[in-house]
Amino acid sequence: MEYTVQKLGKLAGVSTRTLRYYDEIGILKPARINSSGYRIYGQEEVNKLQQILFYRELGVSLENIKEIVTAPSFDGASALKGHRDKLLERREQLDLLIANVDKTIAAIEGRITMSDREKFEGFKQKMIEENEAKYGNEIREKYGQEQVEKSNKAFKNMSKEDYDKMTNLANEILETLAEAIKTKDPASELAQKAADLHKQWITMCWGDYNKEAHAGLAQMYVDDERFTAYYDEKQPGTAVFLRDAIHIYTGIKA
Amino acid sequence: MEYTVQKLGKLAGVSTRTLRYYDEIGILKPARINSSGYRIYGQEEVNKLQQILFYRELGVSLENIKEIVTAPSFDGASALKGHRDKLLERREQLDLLIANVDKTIAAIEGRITMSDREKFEGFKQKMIEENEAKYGNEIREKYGQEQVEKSNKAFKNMSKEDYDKMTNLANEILETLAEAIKTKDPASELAQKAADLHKQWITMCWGDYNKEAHAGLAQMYVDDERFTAYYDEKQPGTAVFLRDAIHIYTGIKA
DNA sequence: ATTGACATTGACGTTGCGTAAAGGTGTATA
DNA sequence: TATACACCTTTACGCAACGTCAATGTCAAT
Repeated sequence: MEYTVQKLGKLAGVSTRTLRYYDEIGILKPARINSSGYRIYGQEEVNKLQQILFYRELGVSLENIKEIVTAPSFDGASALKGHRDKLLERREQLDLLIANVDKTIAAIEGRITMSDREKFEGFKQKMIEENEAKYGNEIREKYGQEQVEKSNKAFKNMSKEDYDKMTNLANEILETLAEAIKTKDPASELAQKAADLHKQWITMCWGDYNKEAHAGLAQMYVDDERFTAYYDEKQPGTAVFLRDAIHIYTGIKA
Repeated sequence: MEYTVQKLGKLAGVSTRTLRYYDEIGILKPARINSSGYRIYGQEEVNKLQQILFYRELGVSLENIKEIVTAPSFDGASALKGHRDKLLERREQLDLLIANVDKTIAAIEGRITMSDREKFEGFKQKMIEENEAKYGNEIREKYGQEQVEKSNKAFKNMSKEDYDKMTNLANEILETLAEAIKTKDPASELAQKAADLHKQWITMCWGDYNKEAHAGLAQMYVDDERFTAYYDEKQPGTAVFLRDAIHIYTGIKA
């Protein structure tokens, strides 16, 4: 089957302007130009457009789409499997947002209370995802770590100094903890220093600070195995130790 | 809790530029300006920003968001319930897209075949939804039918004539069918005329035509109760009659 | 031969911000 | 007390991904 701009446009649900634009920027060239200068698209172009729309749907910029689909190594089939994963991720994120709406409604009706931070839960996840779309896998492989760090910095809306400070802080926490745990006393000076460093870290992450959230997060480090794994990597029991230290530091048991 | 631009930005996952822009266009004004000219946001603004981000997430333009959230009749609680519904719709649409990817993968692996039209299934639904976001309920109530027609026209990327023609065609099909069914013969001249009109209608909808799809759609009119209801509204049995006529017209039984 | 829906190439407009530039503010530290 | 340094401000230009004319050519049907 052969298509003119309008036919392909109707088929795919895009405007003729879009198709001409895609031709202009070299992301989807027609199979041939007929004697009157009309753009004629064929089977291959239909499939390519489908791929392009998948990437677009995922928030990838046309510039990056171009790099991806015109690359000689481009493999349509494996790209589709990537799309699948991303779409599933997106559905999870959607569920998070829906849960957020439900919570907000419940909060308005007075059934529960909701912190300001909770009010924006689903949105931030979305940003991470969009960032991934921008500087995701394909790009990561090409330009390496630098781009990714830049994007992380951009995402967090931080200055370079802030970003470095946070990275250092995270390391310092781990080091201090490694020393502190030898005392076996979560009330010890070193343990309390670790808790204080952790407070600073949280403040940078969230932009604000309150003891309840801090104590709650500390408990989560124990309850959620992903966090437990992070802190316990070098020395099992570190997550529990940190939680105890923070509970003493804040004077709150979650 | 009071917030400066950066604190609120971090909390909500938006840039300071975005907050200043929202102030500039009058969609989110700070609670007050302090003695040094700093923007200070309070509790009310936090909640309003959350609402704004919900609408933005759903693809509503900032101009429309402004109309919505600044309207004196704006009811945050019921708006949230609206968000919930839209998000659920969006999840269904996502599932459609995911199904589409799965189908495409299966098609590449040769397990099934896939028509060009099927390749873009999920995307078009998305466009309808985006259009709803643009010219949706709130606007519909304000500007009435005109805007909605305009948007429908825009969505379908049709000329005004095309749009009118389609509407007329749809009516003509129903009228012809109403007459034809009296003959009780799906092979009758009138019934075949109805099938031919229906072919024209399909061609306008899809931009192309093939008999298999036509016959398949006819069968769907019988299988899917939403379509059956549409055709059977005036006279039960019309959907079945149309299907039979089309199967004769195309020479195919789905 | 004319109509009317198709196509073409410019070229300027729009949305929702990003990104300097140039400067004032507030507080911790040397 | 000075000096850093992260915070805030306004002004202003830049950008992606098209939308939207305008001016013109093409093609099939009446």
